[in-house]
Amino acid sequence: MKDEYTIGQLAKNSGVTVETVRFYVQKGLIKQPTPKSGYRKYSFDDIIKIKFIKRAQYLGFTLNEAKELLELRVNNRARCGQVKVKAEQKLDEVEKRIKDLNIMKRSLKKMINSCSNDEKFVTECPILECFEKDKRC
Amino acid sequence: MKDEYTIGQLAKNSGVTVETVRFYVQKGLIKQPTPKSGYRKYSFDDIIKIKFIKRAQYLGFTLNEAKELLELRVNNRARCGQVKVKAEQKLDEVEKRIKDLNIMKRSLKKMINSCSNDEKFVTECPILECFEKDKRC
DNA sequence: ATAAACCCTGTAGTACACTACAGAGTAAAG
DNA sequence: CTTTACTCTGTAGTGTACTACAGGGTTTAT
Repeated sequence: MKDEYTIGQLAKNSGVTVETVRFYVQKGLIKQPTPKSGYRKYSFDDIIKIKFIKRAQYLGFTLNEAKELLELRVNNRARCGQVKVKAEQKLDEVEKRIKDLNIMKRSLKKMINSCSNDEKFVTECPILECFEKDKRC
Repeated sequence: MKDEYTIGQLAKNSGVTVETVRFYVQKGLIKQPTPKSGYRKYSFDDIIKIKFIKRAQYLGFTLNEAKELLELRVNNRARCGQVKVKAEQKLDEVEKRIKDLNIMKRSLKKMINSCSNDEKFVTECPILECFEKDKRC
């Protein structure tokens, strides 16, 4: 577990491209290391950081939100409660989206089932009505 | 329920801005009406369409996907079978999206629960560890 | 009749999250 | 020692979904 990664090694180890690393550096998510030789050397912690960012994005956080979380992580005066509040906000968003998608799913299923006769015209298909009228199909 | 809306009235009635309507027209989601007088007049169906688009977007579909769905709706020469195929594709997408969101939901919930003491410092907060270690907390 | 409010076309700018070079320098392998 | 692979800085382009004008014309209310 060395601590001297070129940008390419960092990229490879954290599962992103070199360009993405540069992008994160530019956005201030990763600190730009000062080059001792010709190339800049990144640390193992930078791998951790990028994986953190990727996971945060997967969990529905934006890059800026990921940056905020990283700053909380780095700033150890921050309290657990602050992180919790952010997570709870995201949970609300996620739950709302799931609810709506389930409505959509039911609508689509109902349409597929009602669409037994392939020769029927679209106007007789119920899905788009469900969509339009905002009703619980 | 008149059928002669100026762009401003259309925008107001469908809950978007005038610029957004123009954007949808430009993108081909709304048909550009030919002006009888000086101003173009939109129909009640355009209100329905914009609400349809907004609902589709809210449910996680892109503008292009919304356009596809609208095209199915509008083209009544399309047969039920064609719509069915698209609906089945969308259903797969919706189910995948729900699955991913449920994973997110579970992760976020476990994170929140593990963060019982708000006064703990971030370094002691398990939320960020969950993030970092890529484990199913 | 005139002023405010609205509409027209067209172009440019914004935010997000990258992605793709160009042109030059550096490091490592054979 | 030369070739290949990698790195550097910097700028520009992509796609999505708007948002903001500029510089006109039109409608409506008073």
